[in-house]
Amino acid sequence: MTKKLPKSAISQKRVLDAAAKIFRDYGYAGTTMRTIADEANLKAGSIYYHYKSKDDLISAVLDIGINAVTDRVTEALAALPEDAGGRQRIETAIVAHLSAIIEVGDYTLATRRVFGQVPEAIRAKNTRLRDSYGAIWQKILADAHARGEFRTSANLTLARLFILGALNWTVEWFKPGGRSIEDVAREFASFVLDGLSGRSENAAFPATAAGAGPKRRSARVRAL
Amino acid sequence: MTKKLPKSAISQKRVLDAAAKIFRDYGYAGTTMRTIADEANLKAGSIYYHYKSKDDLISAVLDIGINAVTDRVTEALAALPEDAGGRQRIETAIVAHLSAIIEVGDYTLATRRVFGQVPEAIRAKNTRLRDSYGAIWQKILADAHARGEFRTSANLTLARLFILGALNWTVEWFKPGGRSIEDVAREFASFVLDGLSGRSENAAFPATAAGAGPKRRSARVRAL
DNA sequence: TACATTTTCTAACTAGTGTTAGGTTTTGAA
DNA sequence: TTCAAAACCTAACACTAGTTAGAAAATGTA
Repeated sequence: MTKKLPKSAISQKRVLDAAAKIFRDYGYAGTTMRTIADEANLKAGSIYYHYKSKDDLISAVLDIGINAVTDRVTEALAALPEDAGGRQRIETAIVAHLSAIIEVGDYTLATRRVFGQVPEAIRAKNTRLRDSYGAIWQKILADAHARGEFRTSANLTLARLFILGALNWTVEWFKPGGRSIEDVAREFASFVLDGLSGRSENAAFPATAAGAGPKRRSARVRAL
Repeated sequence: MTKKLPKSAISQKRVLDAAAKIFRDYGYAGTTMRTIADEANLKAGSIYYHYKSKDDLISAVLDIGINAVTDRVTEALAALPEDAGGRQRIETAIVAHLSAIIEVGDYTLATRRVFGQVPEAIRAKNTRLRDSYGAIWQKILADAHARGEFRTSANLTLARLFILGALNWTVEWFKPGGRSIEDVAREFASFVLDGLSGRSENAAFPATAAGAGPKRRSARVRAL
């Protein structure tokens, strides 16, 4: 206990939290240094003691958001047993991702609202972080696919975009107090893996698809 | 052809298109009447002949976006045979939804970027439209579920949020010229219905990459 | 042509923006 | 208590925002 933080760090965090909240509500240009200062119980000029510009502030907010998610997911995956299957890894990643973005919801939402409006240089820097995170997912999916856990025709890049898009949308409607985030996460995982019609309530291994590969495509095509 | 539009309508649309594009790039507060005017080859003051305020403009942009999607999906569903199954309805809705949001991409993206920053009254009005659209999806899902096409444990509200979240994210990464929107839509439908591990090998796109050529759109993807 | 209507422009006003320089208070170690 | 460093504040500067009133141009009809 009694972790001794330097005073400046506390103030910085106060400013940062305020900034995330205000950016989330008013967007990049709509956010005023004076409004942030107000939220942090400061005067506008004082912010410049901690951050040297508005761009500096938004940059910090953006990075915190994606880093929180990356760290959480990385840790959760690392805690998994060596021989964990793709299904388990995906479910774990989904739970971790959702927990993280809900927990730092102000930062996540601020990012969503502000990303397209921020100066190019700042966006570029942050995009590198986001791409690294994307790579983590790509690897999970690729590994599972390599093990034959997915149907062979699955497009992994699309799958990743689909999954992350759906997950990130969650901050828009999730309200604490109701259904727990773990519940939501597990239901999501179920969608991702088995779809709506998927019968496997529990089936860990759909050895059906990949292995035996029935070539009767044309018959199926009409069904759509 | 030669539909005779009143001149004012043409000008209005020019202003509207310009507004959508600028709002999309700079957000609500970041967008200047002068910038919009510039894009529409006008002077700032002239906009006020067509719209009585900036709020009036953004409100119009927001409504157009959601209405385009609602109309397109409604038509596509209506064109289906009476006895179409849930699977077909969902796929149809996905294709229509994706086509629409890509086509009016400026409006859709403007909405995404601006929605949280717009005055409460405007947001409320637009939210009503969005809820109506959500109800369409809820009905599709409920009907399919009632017919026993989904696994019994599926949570339909979550499913809807999941699906629409993933679909709406598409505008962020989809770039015309590569994989066709219909391809993407069908792959999405496949995810939604069968999941990643789902056995149904259909995936149904004629000739995987929209032609033999591995055009390999280097999907400039963003992670989050 | 003439002339009323529609459309656009000009020029300005008020209010609020990010940022800064320099002063004031608070803090904590000696 | 002393006093320098850290943290904060005040007041202002240069600039840009949405909006408006009135003049000017474009348009269409008689």
